[in-house]
Amino acid sequence: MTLDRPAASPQADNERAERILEAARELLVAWGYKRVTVDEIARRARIGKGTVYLHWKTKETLFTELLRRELHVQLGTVTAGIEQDPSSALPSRLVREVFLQQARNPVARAVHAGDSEVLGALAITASGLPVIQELGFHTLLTRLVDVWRAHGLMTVTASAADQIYTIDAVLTGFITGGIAVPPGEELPPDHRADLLGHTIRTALETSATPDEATLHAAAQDVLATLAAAQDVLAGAHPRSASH
Amino acid sequence: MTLDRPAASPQADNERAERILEAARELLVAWGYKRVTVDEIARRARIGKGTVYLHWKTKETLFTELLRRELHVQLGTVTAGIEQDPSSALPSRLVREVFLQQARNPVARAVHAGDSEVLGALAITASGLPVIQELGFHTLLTRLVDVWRAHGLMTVTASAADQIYTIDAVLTGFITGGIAVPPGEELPPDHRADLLGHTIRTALETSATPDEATLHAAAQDVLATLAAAQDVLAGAHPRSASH
DNA sequence: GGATGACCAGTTTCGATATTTGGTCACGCA
DNA sequence: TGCGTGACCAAATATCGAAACTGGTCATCC
Repeated sequence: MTLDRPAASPQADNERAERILEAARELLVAWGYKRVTVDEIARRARIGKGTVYLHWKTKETLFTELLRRELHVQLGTVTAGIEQDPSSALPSRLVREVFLQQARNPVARAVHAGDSEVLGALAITASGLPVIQELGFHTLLTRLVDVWRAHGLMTVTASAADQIYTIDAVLTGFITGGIAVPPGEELPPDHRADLLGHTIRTALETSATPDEATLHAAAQDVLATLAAAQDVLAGAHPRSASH
Repeated sequence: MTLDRPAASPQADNERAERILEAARELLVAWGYKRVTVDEIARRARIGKGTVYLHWKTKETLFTELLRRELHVQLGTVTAGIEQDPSSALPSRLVREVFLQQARNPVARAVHAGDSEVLGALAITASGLPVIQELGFHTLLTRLVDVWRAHGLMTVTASAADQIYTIDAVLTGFITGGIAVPPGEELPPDHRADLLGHTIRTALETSATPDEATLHAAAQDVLATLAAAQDVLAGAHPRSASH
């Protein structure tokens, strides 16, 4: 049943992996991890099922990479925003951006919300931690808080641990959207993002507006921290890495 | 199998209802709504099963009243705090207190968190709303924000709706505790309550410290609002109300 | 006449069976 | 010769009728 046979060149191989990931992504959003079958992924990618296993050892590693990439892209967008405007590196602005990403991207939302309806068994990793933590989000947040404090963008009256916890809790609350929100009265995502930004800013940032130089220096460090996090996230496939 | 027969006086009747509710409460916390049987409740309250139905029409109404009472008691504690110290009526202080209540009381926590593991079918009411909303929490919050704004304890630069949403989201986030918190590093409830209070204060309260008179007047209105909410919550049993 | 537990209908649980699905690998095609 | 494939297998999951349980009632008894 082989109608077309693309050359097995490295780039064709790579393009095929992308097709598989894209098919997996569509199905994940539409059906949720549990309902998605490897057969269906293969069908959508117009390849045989065995070929999927040429790229990933298991269904789980395939989807884990998908989530990793999603976070990677998200951090890339945040990076781009800071490169265009250094003030985007401010705590409130960065958290705001993460929220917006999550609001616009169903996979990112599932990861941040730990939505087991979508993520299924992936919601909690083998080590008993939520995916978002396994993906290094907490580590990244810790490093960012250090940078922000070092550059005087955040108060140092509270401990770093307290500030990390605060950001985490507030962001989670805004993502969850609160329990008692009456239906039909939801605020638009952009507006909610503004409220989140305002909350983070007043709770954690220093009141004085930072001068240009400080902001620029801080932005550089934030960019470096994001790049480092992206590197970790970029870890190669378990399979194609070996050859 | 009737060994003792207490007189069927009104107060004995009332005391019996309390015993049933207490038994139901213990079982709810230990087993969750779904696993609790009316038989077991009756056994713990040392009465026959039919007697439970002399007090409540269904298992559901029994537990609904239990949750109503829990909220009622919680508001009572908040009220007592304000009566002792008017500054407890400040937004940050009041929200802080609600958080602490919830942290200390498993039933309150389940209600605030919408924990279906504990609440089972009760988590979402017939009207499709979470219990916490059915119990009027959102209405109460709306009224409180109005009072706070009227007395100048809260900024009026943002809309009331935005402030309600912010309180709701932040409180929910702190209750949920954030997704990415590494195990073993949880902060103690009192400390988390302080961080929550700080967040609410900086995000929503006016910066100037209110004078004694303003605070006192506001506290009176807050107390009235709480009392009104308690009245709604105090609605009599479906059964014993009729005779 | 208030309290009770045997009783009933509707629901949940159970478990044996049938189906599906993740993962492998011998084969075929280029 | 080796990449790609789909038939194949064991394990997981869905199915479905039977058995057990539970919410709610009410005839009976104190």
